[in-house]
Amino acid sequence: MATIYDVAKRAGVSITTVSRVINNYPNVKETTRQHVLSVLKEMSYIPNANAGNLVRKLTSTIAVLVPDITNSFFTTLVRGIEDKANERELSVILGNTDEEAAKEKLYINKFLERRFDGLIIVPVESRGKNLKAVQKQNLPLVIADRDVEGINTDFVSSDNWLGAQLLAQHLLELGHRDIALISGPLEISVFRERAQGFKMVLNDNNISIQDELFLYGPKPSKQVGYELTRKLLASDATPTAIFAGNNSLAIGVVLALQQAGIKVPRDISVTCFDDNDSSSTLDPFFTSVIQPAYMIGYMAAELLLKRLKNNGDTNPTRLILKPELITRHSTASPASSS
Amino acid sequence: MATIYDVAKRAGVSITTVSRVINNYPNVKETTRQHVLSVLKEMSYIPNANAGNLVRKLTSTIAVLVPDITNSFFTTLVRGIEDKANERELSVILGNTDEEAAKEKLYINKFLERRFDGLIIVPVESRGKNLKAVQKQNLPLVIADRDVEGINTDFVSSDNWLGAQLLAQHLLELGHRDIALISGPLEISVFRERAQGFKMVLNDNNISIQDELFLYGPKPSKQVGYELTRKLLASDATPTAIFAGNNSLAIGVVLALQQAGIKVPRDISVTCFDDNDSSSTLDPFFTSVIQPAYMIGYMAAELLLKRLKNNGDTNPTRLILKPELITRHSTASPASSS
DNA sequence: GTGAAAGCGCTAACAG
DNA sequence: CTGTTAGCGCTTTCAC
Repeated sequence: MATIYDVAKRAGVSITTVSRVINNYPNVKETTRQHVLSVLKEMSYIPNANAGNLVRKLTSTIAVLVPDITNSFFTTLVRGIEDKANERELSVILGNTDEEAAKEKLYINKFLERRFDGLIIVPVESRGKNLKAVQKQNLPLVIADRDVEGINTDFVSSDNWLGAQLLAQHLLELGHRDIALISGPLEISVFRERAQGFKMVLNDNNISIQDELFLYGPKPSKQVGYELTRKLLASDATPTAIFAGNNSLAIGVVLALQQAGIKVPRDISVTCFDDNDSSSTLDPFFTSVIQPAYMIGYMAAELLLKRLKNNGDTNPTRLILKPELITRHSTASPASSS
Repeated sequence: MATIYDVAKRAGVSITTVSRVINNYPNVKETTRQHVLSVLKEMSYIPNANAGNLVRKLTSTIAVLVPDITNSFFTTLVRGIEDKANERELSVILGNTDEEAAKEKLYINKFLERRFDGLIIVPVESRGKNLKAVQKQNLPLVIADRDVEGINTDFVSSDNWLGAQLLAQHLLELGHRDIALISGPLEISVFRERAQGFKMVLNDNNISIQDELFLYGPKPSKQVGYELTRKLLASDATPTAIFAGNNSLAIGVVLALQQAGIKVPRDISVTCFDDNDSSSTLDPFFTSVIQPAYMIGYMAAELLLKRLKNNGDTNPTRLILKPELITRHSTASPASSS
């Protein structure tokens, strides 16, 4: 592959001049520029980013790490990040941690080695071990969606308590009293907060908490939603509604119900957080609390950019956006309440 | 961030020795090694990959480009690549082209600049313009799934003609004669081949081809599947079955049918290529031709690795794997055939 | 076993 | 406007 030296020699100028042309510096005579440009093209020159990054000490790219690349909540969030980053000519590089702390650690290490300019992460490892390593290297860091205690940095999320409360109130208003919770692990902040908001509403309405109705799995996935629902159905609990911790869990829930011959919402109502994907734009089904995924990503990128500009020394900002309840076709009054 | 010089100074050795320890070279006295190791840890040293890549002229990472990161066919394929790559300690970096040639071009450029060791791509731009640029730089290249004429390199896919024929035969055996095709663009090899295989079977069975039953959209997406199906329903064609070009299109097809009050498979049968996602493991619905997505990725990585080892000078290999017809619940005999 | 020195391809002062 | 020079942080001969 051609280097800047090859180009310089062929064009009969110094490498500095070539560099100036490549980087669009103004102080080059127009004829020289045109000539160099043509040689550049002729030789199919492609700059070596490793060399450039090394001397510049900047890579012009930020890294993004999300737990589940197949979940539209996260892909939408990433798109928000990309759009903001592209406004400033920054590339974004994406990693999928698969809800596994070990993968998260590996990715973080790779990112550190490559000296990316910053990291936006929806964390998996909730005790902050992985993120401490990031901060130790002074890599500008923004956390999105899931809070991690002990890590003091910019944070963007939505109001999970409020969202859970909206969902719970909606179900109560429909007449439900026995509501099950199918949730991800309580170590992850959003599931903890949603469970808390939910129980708070039950308490406020003097509805006794039945522990056997609250099921927590290791991951917020379809698979787990399915398994937990099977377990719920096998128990002698008799919920008239199910509150799923997120969109993926909700799909698992509905599949398990379908398989058991239980109709939604006729026999049981189902609600959840977040939309499922573009198909739901066409055939919206779930009554759910929609978080502003795109905006969370967009704002996270904005905070990171600000941090990059100020050389890192900004006070940590916490941004909590408002979610919104969208009532659709997966909820109805309980059959027995009539 | 600590450099190798900082570590060397603190440890009282030369940078060469530090480098040897970092890279696990054998010729270092054990006590020296231990000492350097402890200093490395103490200083939280993280090697600068840009510097390393620059001198090594290798990055130990391969790039992967797929058209739709939300489609489980591609995520499964990518997992196959990752597994094979990880066997050889290679990282993989993933890009999502969103079925857009322009994005593909941007990604390819970034990858070239970063001097990755190789590229595995499911191409979008079907005239080979983007890939020519790759070959001009001598970047080891493997094409997966979609063929691109004019680009002579390793290629792994599955037998799309055969798959389409299996699907068509299945429908014919059920008694269908008026079968619609909802497809992605013919510029993309797999859709071209599937359409050909399908029509071939119709011809072989003396079924006249009704052009109004064949609809091609710009992208193989849910959205497009939905829109084409609406168009089909609005026309005066009366198919008893629909052959969707891939899994995403199929979802759009079913949504449009649902919305029109048409039941699958009672009123109309639907088949497609590929599975939809993990949810279909729980509740398999579509009768479809399943391509060995994981194996396609795995073999693609294997070919790339071979090419890397042999310094690029291997003869191009073409690997066409067998797909499999899985009969499930979206197909039945036409109502009118009774 | 260990170190000195050259150089990967590029940018950024500094001169002119 | 243009060129010379000194690194960026690391690996890799080549000596000792």
